[in-house]
Amino acid sequence: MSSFELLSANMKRKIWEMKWDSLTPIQEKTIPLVFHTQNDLVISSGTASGKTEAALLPILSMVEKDAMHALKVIYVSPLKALINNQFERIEKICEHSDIAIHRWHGDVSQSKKKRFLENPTGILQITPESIESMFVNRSNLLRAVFKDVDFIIIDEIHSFFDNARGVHLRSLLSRLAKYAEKPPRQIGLSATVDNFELVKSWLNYEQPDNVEVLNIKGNDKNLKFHLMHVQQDAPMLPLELLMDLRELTRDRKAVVFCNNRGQVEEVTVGLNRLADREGMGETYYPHHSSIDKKEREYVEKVMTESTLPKSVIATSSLELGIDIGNIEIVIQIDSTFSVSSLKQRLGRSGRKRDADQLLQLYSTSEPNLIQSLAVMELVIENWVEPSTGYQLPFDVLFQQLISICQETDGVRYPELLDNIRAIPIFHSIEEADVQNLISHMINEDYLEVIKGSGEIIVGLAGEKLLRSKDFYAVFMSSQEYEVMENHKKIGKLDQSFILNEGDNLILAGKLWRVKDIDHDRKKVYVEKAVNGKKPSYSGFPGYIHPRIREKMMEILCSTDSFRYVNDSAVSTLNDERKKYVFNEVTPSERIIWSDREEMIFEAYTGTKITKTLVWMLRYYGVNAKIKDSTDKISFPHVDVIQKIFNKIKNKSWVEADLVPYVYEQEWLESKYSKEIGEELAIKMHIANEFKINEAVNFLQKYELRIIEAT
DNA sequence: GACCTGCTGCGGACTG
Repeated sequence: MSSFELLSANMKRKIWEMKWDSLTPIQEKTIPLVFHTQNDLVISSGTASGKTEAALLPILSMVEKDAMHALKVIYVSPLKALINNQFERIEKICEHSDIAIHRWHGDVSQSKKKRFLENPTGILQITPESIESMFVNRSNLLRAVFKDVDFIIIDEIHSFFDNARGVHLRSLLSRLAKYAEKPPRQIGLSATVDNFELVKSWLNYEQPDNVEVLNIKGNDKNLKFHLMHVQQDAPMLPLELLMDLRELTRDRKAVVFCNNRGQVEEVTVGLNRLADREGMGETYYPHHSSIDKKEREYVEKVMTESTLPKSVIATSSLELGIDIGNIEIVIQIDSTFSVSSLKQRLGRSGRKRDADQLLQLYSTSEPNLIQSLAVMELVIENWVEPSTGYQLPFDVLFQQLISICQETDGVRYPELLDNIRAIPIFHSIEEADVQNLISHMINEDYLEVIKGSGEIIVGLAGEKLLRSKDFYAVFMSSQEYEVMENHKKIGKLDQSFILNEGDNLILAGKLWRVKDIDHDRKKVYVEKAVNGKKPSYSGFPGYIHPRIREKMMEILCSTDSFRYVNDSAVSTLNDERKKYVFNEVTPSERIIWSDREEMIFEAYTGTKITKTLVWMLRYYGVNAKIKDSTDKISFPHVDVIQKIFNKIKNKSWVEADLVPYVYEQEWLESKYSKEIGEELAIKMHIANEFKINEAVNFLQKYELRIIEAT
C-alpha cells in the first residue's frame, strides 16, 4: 500500500483539496514508519520539505476518532511565534475531522487555558515553560489532562540538544510520561542533525535503538554564493558596503543577518536612507529581541504578505522557522560563529520550487574574512558541528527539585530520590551529588523537611523563586530598560548602554531623542528625532568549534584561491598570508610570535581548548590571557616557553590543578549557578569548560614554533 | 567580543 493510501479518508480529502501533486520524499518515508512501527522518530530535512505534515498526517489518521474525547497529541515548540504559525496550518489539516487544537503559551488568555482544562481533547501546542507552569500551578489536573496522550511532537528539536533548556524539556517530558497510561511515542522535527548517538539517547535514553533517525539531505537546490570584503576602518559601516547591499536588495526580497542588535539598527537606518533618496517608501525593517513584540509581528506579517521587494534586517531572531514568506536572497554581514548557524540561515531562502538559493557574504575585517572563508568552506564540505549535550545540569536539577516538591505537595526523601532517578536526563549526576544538592537546598531554605512526617516541601527561599514569574524558564535573561514613546512600547535598551536626557539613539529602525529617564521603573521616554547612534547590548561571548579555527589556519598556510570572492578579498587574503608564506608555516604548526616584551600564541583551535591552555599556562606561572576576537593567547615574554609547553604536555593533570587559576569573571554562569553551592558550581564548570585531554592532544598534534619579530 | 528562547495568580478598576 502506498503512503497516501495509508492515510484516513479525512486526511486524503484534505490533501486533494490542498491540490498537492504528490507527497514529499520525507512524507513518503515517514508515513509508513508511523503506521507500521512503534519507533520514536527524528525527522530531519531542509526547510519547506513538509516535515510537520509528514508527522501530522499519519498521526491524525491514527488518533482522529479518539481525539474528540481525549488529548492525544502534544506539540512542543521552542517559540511562541512558531506555535502561532503552525496553529493555522494544523487547523487547516484538521478541518474535516473536528479535532480540536489548543494553544497554550504566555500570550494565551487564562480563559482559553481554563476552557482547555475543562475539556482536554485533540492537540495541545505548548512551550517547555508552559509545561512547567502546568506542573507548578495545575498539579491536581495532570493525570486527567495527560492520561490518553499517544504522541509528543517536538519541533526544531535540534535547538534543545546542547543547552539547559533542552535538559529542562527532557525532565518535564519524563515527568509527564508518568501520567500517561502508556508511554507516548516521540517524534522530533529537525534541521540537519549530526551525532545520531546523542540524538537517539536524548530522545529515548532507555531504548535508544527504538529511535529511528530519518535524515534526508537531498537538497536539489542550486546554491549560488559570493563573498565581498570591504575593510571597515571607522566605527560606522563603510558606505560602499551599504550601497552594494542596496543594489542587491533593490528588486529582491532579502533577509540580512547581522551578528549584533546594534548593527541591525545601523544597517536598517542606512538602507532606508538610501532607498529614501530613490523616492522609495519604507523598505527595510529591523527584527531582533529588543524590539517590541508587536512591531516584530508587524514586520513578519509585512514580509509574508508583501509582494514588493522588502527586506528584513535581523539577528538570529529569524534563524528558526518563523514564516517570513519567500525569500530570494540571504545576506550575512561578517562571519557567523558556527557552521550550523550559517546553514540554518541559508535555509531561509529558495522556498519557491526550482528557485536557486542565493547567499551573499560580507566581511569587514581581516580575521573576519578568514573566518568567513573557513565557515563557507565547511558548509561546502557539508560539515556541521556535532551536538555535545549539556553536562552535569545541577542548575536544572535545582529548579526541578523545587518543581517536583510543589507538584507532589510534599514527598519523602527516598521517593524524591526515586523521582530523580526516573528522569534519565539526570543520569550523569551521581547519587551522592543529588543528595549533596538536596542537603544544600534544605540548609539554604529552598526546601524544608516537615517535622514528624519527614516529608520534603518547598521552603521559604524556594517559595520566593517559585512565586515569581521568572521561575518557569531555566535560561538567564538580562535587565533592560523599556523604551516608550508616550504610551507606545518601542523596545528595550541594555542597562550598560547609559544614556542621558537629550541623547539620540536608533531603535526599531527609527531615530529618537531621550526626553526622560525613570530609573526606578526602568523606563526611557523618547520622542522622534532626525539622527541617532546605534545602541549596544552586552552578552556572553560564545564558543567556536575547533574545526573552524583549524580551517582558518589551513587557509592561511595555503596558496589556494577562492573563485567566489571579490578583488579586495583576494588582496587582503594575500596580505594576511604573507607572514606564514615567508616563514614557510604549515598547517601542522602553531606559531608563537615573539618580541622583547610580549609573546602571542596563535592556537587556532576551539574556544574551550584555548581557555584551558590559558589556565594551564597560569599553573606554570605564565600570566596568560586571551587577547582578541581570534582567540589569540598573549603573555609577557618567557624564554623557556617551549619547556613550559612540554611540561603541560607531559603532566598528568587532575581537574583540581586548574581550579585556582580560573579568574572570577571566567567562571561558568547560568541562571542558578549561584544557588547550587560552590562545590557543585565548580563541578559544572569543570564538566562544561575544562578540555584537559583535548588541550594535551592539541599540544601533541601540533608543533609549536617561536618566530621572533624582525 | 555574540545571539536567541520563556512567564502566574490575584486584586482592583472599568466596561457593556
